[in-house]
Amino acid sequence: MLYTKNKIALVDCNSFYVSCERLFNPSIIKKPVVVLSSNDGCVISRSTEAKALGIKMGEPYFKVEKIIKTNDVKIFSSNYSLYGDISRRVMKTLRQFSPEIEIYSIDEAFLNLSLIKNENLLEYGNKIRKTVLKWTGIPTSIGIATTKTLSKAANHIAKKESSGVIDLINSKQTNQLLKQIKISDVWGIGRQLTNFYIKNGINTAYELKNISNSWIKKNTNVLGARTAMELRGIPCVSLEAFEEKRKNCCVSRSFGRKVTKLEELKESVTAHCLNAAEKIRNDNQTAKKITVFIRTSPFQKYNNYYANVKKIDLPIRTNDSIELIKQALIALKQIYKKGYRYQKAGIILSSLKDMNSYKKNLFSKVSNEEKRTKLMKAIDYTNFKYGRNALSIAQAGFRQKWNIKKQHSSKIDTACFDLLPAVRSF
DNA sequence: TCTGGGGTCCTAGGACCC
DNA sequence: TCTGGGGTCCTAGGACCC
Repeated sequence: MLYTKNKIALVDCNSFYVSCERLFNPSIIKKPVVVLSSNDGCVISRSTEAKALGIKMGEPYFKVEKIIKTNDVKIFSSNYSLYGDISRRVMKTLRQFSPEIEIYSIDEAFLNLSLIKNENLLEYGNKIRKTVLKWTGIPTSIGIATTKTLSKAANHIAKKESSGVIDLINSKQTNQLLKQIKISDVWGIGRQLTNFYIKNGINTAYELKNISNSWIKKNTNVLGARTAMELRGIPCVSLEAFEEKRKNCCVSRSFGRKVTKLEELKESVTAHCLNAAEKIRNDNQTAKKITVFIRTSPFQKYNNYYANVKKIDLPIRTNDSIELIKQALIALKQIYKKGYRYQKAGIILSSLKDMNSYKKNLFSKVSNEEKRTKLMKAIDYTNFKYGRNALSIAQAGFRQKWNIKKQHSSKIDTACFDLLPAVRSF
């Protein structure tokens, strides 16, 4: 058969954050490199060389510190504005290759390749890789198949074998490849399902593919059944080319050191509210609910663990920073308990809706509503122009002693002219 | 000593209605 | 004493994703 209806490519950037750092720092090419999460807590991106040293994804830094030091592994604190910027360039490049693309995460996208002839798919995949590398400097891997789950699986193999592109549509070895994929590596199968499947003797993607659907439905849920169907080549998860607005907005951070005082928790919750409110204003949304949560470290077994959340239904739908902060601080006061060493605080704005569907509340308690809206616009504009937090409010704290650790930043900011690396001619 | 952050979807169970 | 049955909507918590 020459023509297949459903052809999906998953393009995934290789070691994305590491690759971004390498763009501006050629000296770390072909060297072991890792990027650390916020607070320099965990390893969240590894170069091939770092993987080969046995450094695992998500592992806390202090556990791999020894390997890192003895092998001279280069480390970077994460720089999300840089990664976001490079990501946009990659996605823009990918758009040239398909009328329909779903940006699935910061470093991957599904492309609809249904218009490409079967016999040309592999070549097309290679062309995509070459172009992205040439235009953005980012290496990618591509999996092509008839369903999203299969394209994920193909991508997994492509990455492992560093062959670049795996096309399952023309392959006669699909089953052979699925046998190589551990059940835990199948898209949609996490820790719980992995345990369950292994207990029942299902260890690979191939074995899951061949289990009866009724058994899966009975013992898991619709999602479990969907995954198995997709492995059989029956599309159950469609390509979502239209980007929906977010339904919740969460901002949270671990502290750079443990925090005990209510005053400091207030500062961080205030700062998180400012960030979250700016985000939803940017999307033209308003919130109807706000949740505040605080917790001590779940890893310190000998200290009392305490975690609590408080959700408040706002009197009126809003995206006004000051109103949101007011409510958040009320919630915080209710859950704060003295005598604990807090590790993290955060807020969630939920029941988000578009501004357009916003109706004025007759009993609105926010006075000077229009003035406030103008104030928020002025703050957003100033922060956009002069850098984040150019304007803040006093409650967010000026010193922010609790703020995060970031000791290994590359300090590259593609959005800030002064921080761009200089090219000199001699 | 030191363990990220931001999302989505599904499901069971409660509240409520007639 | 004995107290239905069926429907909707909402929410908290779990599982999963990157």
